[in-house]
Amino acid sequence: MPDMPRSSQPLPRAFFARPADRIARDLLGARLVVRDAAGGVTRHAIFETEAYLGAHDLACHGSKGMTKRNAVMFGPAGRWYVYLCYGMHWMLNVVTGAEGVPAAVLIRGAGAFVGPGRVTRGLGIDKAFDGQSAVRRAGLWLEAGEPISPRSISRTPRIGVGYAGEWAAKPLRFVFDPESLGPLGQR
DNA sequence: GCAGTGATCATA
DNA sequence: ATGATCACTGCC
Repeated sequence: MPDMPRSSQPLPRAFFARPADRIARDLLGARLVVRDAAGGVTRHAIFETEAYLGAHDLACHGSKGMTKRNAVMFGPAGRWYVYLCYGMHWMLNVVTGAEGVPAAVLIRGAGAFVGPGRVTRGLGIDKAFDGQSAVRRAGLWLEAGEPISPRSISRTPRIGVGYAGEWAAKPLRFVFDPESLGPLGQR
């Protein structure tokens, strides 16, 4: 990975051109930055993520091949992949890895927002962000945060992917425990 | 514990 | 055209 940029700069595209599990871990403590309609900017520390590794990962949307919904995942790293789940909840992901490989990291918790649907509802994120760049200071981007201790990171299986066979059990959910949310960081 | 919710996708 | 599915949430 290249040197971390100044924290007021977006994380660069090279940050995202790496394996999704590594990025999911590295995004803990990073900031999700939102610019609202009036031009005001707010920053939200990321504390929960999940990695979706590619076509071989049966929990990953990309494992079923490219569709209209998931096409962004197959594109270059550093773009947002946003989709609707259960008819009401927008899920916010950032595309990772090499172009052509459908991998991404789901942002499940940031700032005051616990849970992926609450992050998007709280920040007003919807389909309009799907396919947009996550590495420019436009409407929504990511910045480095304070370094965090590896000891404050827990890993668990991903939530809600029980259909994915052996992939359901892999520890690809990452939780930052500031102190004592519990060893597994259960929500 | 489970209903709500509606776009998306496979099947036809 | 139709039916199943779904990386969730909120209230019972």
